[in-house]
Amino acid sequence: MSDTGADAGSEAPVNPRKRKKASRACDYCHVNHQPCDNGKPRCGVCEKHNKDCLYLRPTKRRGPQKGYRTALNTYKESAAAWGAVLGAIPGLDALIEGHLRTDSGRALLKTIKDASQQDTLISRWQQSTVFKTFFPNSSGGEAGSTVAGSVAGGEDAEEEGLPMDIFSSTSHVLSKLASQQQQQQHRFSPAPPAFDFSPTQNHMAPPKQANKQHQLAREPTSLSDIVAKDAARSTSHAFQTLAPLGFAPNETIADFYDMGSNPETNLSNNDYGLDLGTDADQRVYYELLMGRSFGDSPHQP
DNA sequence: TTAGCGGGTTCAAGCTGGAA
DNA sequence: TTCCAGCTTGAACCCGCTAA
Repeated sequence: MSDTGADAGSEAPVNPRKRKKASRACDYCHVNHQPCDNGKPRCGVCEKHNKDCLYLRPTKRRGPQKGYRTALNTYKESAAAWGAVLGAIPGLDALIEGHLRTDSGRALLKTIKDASQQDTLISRWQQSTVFKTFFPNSSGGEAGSTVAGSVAGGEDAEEEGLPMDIFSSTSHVLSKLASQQQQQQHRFSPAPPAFDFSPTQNHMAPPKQANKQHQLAREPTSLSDIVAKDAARSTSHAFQTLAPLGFAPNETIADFYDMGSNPETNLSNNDYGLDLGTDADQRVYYELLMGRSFGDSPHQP
């Protein structure tokens, strides 16, 4: 308890909230939002409440997902490409803006904010002639990485294989598209079937952001949403989440029963002489810890 | 009075690109 | 190749409210 800052008292830190955190709180402290001092054999909180002080909760790696930077570059360059094109083709801005005021345009605006449809739209953008003109060296998914900074900076364009006059080649493509669109103004629509996404197998609610301040700060880019969605997809096997019980958003019953493979788990078991080696035992432990049942599961004792 | 919990703030961990 | 700074996410935990 001495390093949490709560009882530091005489030290009078400049920022009273600045304290040394436990790198990993025990399960009881985690569930109850209490500061854990990692004391042995029991932390202060567990000692006070006469609880077993264990570390069976699975952890998730921190930091950005792999490929984040690549995706960020792609995003930046795509945005730069839009700026370049709008500046290079007079009237295009007004043309697009006019379309966005139509019913189908408003539908499009809703579509681009729909996380479930963004992947497809991004893919469509990366498959487009415009995109391939801008990023000729790209293979699609990692499009921007091969031309990092070239659109915004302009100096490396030739070295990277971009045509020197990227605006002229692109404007020819876009002009063609624009005239086609003008001709089809009334017919043009996102054509709901074009966004006909089959229901996903992901039954989980969107991950709850632990830090809404961060989320708000990132919203304009929505890039991290894209990356986070990839991560969420990887856990689509989950049918039940422990989030309401204080576990991480993507933690599932399946993860819960996998805790036995966590080295720290085994260490803790040894440390405290508890035998939680079986799924049933772990289940009972957590139900006792949190004072509630997890409901149906294939591991029901 | 105390436990439980939601929301917000703060810090630690990890990825990446660039410099040395 | 190594180190470091910048950036992001995950997690710890503070604060305040509510219910028992």
